Amino acid sequence: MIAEVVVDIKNKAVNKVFDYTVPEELAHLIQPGVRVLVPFGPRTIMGFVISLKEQTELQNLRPIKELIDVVPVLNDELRELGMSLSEETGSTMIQCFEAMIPNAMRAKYKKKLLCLSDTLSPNLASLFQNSRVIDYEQIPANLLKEVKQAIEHKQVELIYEVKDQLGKKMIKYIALVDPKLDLSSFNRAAKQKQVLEYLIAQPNPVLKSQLMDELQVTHAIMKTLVDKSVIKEIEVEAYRDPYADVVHQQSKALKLNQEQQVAVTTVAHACEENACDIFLLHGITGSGKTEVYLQMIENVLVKGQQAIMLVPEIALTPQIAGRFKSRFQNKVAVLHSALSMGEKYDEWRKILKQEVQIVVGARSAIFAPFKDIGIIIIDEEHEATYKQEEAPRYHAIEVAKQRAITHRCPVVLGSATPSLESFARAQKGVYRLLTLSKRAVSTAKLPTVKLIDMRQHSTVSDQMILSDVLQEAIAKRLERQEQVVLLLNRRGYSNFMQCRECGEVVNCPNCDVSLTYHKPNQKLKCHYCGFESFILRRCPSCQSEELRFFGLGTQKVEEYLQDQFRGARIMRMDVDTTSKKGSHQELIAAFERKEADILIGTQMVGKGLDFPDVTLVGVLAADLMLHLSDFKAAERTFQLLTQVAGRAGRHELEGEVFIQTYSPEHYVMKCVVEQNYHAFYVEEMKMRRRFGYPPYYYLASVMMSSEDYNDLIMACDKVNQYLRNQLGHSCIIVGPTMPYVGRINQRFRMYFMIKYKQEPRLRAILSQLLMYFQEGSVSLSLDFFPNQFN
DNA sequence: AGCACGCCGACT
DNA sequence: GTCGGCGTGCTC
Repeated sequence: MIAEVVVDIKNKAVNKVFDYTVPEELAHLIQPGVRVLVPFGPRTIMGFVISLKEQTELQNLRPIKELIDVVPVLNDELRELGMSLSEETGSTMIQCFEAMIPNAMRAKYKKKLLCLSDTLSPNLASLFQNSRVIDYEQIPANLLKEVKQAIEHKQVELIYEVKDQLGKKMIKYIALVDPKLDLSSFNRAAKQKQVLEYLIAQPNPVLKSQLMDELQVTHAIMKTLVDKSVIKEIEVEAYRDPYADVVHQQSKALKLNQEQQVAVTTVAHACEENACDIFLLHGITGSGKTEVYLQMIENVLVKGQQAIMLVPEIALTPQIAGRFKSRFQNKVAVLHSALSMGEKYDEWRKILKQEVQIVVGARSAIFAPFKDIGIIIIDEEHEATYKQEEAPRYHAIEVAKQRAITHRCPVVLGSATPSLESFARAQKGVYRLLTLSKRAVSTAKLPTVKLIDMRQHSTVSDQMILSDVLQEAIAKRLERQEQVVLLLNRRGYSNFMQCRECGEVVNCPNCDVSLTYHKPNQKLKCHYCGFESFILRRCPSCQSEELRFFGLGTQKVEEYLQDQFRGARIMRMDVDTTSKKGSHQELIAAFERKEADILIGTQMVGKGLDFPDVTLVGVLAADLMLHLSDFKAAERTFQLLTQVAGRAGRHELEGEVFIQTYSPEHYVMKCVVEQNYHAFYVEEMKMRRRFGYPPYYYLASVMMSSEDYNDLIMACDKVNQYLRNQLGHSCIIVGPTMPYVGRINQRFRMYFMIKYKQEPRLRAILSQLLMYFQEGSVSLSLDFFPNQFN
């Protein structure tokens, strides 16, 4: 038997299927979809078996070394999906397969040196000391020559170790070897006797940790008893359950209003008919979309099918995941970035074994290995996090559509502010539109939104942080003991260092961006390459000591507010305060318990949170991302402002929203005030048509980078000619253009943007480019769903 | 990717 | 004459 294997090397040159013979002892165990260890050149690496066959034209096949899995980790559907994803995104097959499995299962490789002979030269002998194996990296450079000779003389051997990053978690139980144990020989060992007496009293195996805890015994005692073969350890595979100690009160289906009911029954019909329809659920903020999702899923579960529910990110996962757990209890697996690698792995295994019926998770949960999906729901479908910005550059919505076709089930895209592409498709009838126009809490009204023209209003101090209007409004809430949410648009708000004498800004040595000040560790950091440096005392260009911080971070705003509102309790939600695991959830819970009056934060505060006592939302500088040269800038601003405005007055108390802006006459601002998605849609569509952007054109981008600027420019020239020769005349080719950050990690960057309506040969033409740039200093990457050009 | 192989210049 | 630099090509 012969296995076709995709090897674990992320390189275009080996992006193909390799044949291996299956040794007899593995023949009955091997199946497509399992991971194996195979010899590859001089190394041993991991690979995925994608199919089995009897014949091959190749000679001299090498045998598979080892099986990693007994149960396939990729079923037939996912293997096929991975192959088509590879073609569609221009990524390697292995990258696509890796995107489908938890990080914990990615192989790690280690090179080691094994000692074969007892008569080594003194230099080498000193390396090994008393072990037979050492890490290859430990070998000092001056001995490498000698090692190489020793390898040739078979005195030592290079071995390539492959490891899973993480194993299954095992829990240890303790039991007596012989339940009718005679204790008389333990009279002189009081502690040991105590343990044995405890075990005799218990008919079943006892948790080791619990026993040790209760009897206050140490590992030494347990080990002696194990060594004496009086007791035995039983290891049981266990899940790391992040929600183990959280009790989820069982919740029942809420009564739906008429629009909600229509949405649920329409989708239920589609499920019934196995129609792979795509629904756009356009529901205003607070219209009870989550309850609608819950009931749609309930309908699918009744049929014995499974459901995938995507949510944008950690931001709303604690609250949303909580609601799903409450309704469906242990039928839910949760997959989001705040979980540890082990926890994600365990949640994923529950899905693989079909022990759960629902997965709630971020982007990658779209690959959940369910066998019978009844519905796929994508909440906040406009969010950019559904697009992966590294290879494979896939869009979760597109993957969802593909899976929906194989499973013959509907997809539901939900949002208060759908992406223009989605809404346009709904208008054309490609998607089926469902609308929720009323707030779920029937007495709740949409908040009133007011713009504050920062050019006319005086600010409280010269720092231009708070206008007097917003200042007053906050004071009023503090008096009434209601809560306030303040949004600080992060972009353009980072703290950078600038010289007051010569104007020089402290930049990253590897990238074309300024370094950002991080207060917690008193360092300057680059967001692109991770470079860190201590705070400079002198200007690197003119040596002046007049280096000062500029910009306005959340910390600075917090300090400022604290100063303005003495005694107010202020909470800050940003990367610094939420990076620790679980801290995000804690912050939200604390604010919900009213442990703070004001919550200030970046984008995260805009997403899906629901606090009954928030009656004021303030946006400190709304226009910062409005004027970025990005075709989605207006759309994103509208979405963010509408979403954050939706945080106010979701329940009995009426809400008010103040938006501080320098461009109140912009159509985005007007539409936010009126809370009129439709008006925004119409205006923005005009712009998209005029400038030739989606949904009128599809986009693809070709990003090129090189350490050598000249190579890059020459390559750009070639690519430019090639594209213009190959692509049809209806295509618009823009570029080469320098991206917003022209250099990252010592590499210069340039990109082309291709706007097209119909270009069947596009993928073939562009993958030709990929082949051409396989080698050489210039690297090239494709993106078929580009939405950022930084 | 990572390794061997081979070609060339520099130094014992 | 040998060592080590890096460009090239291959891995079932």
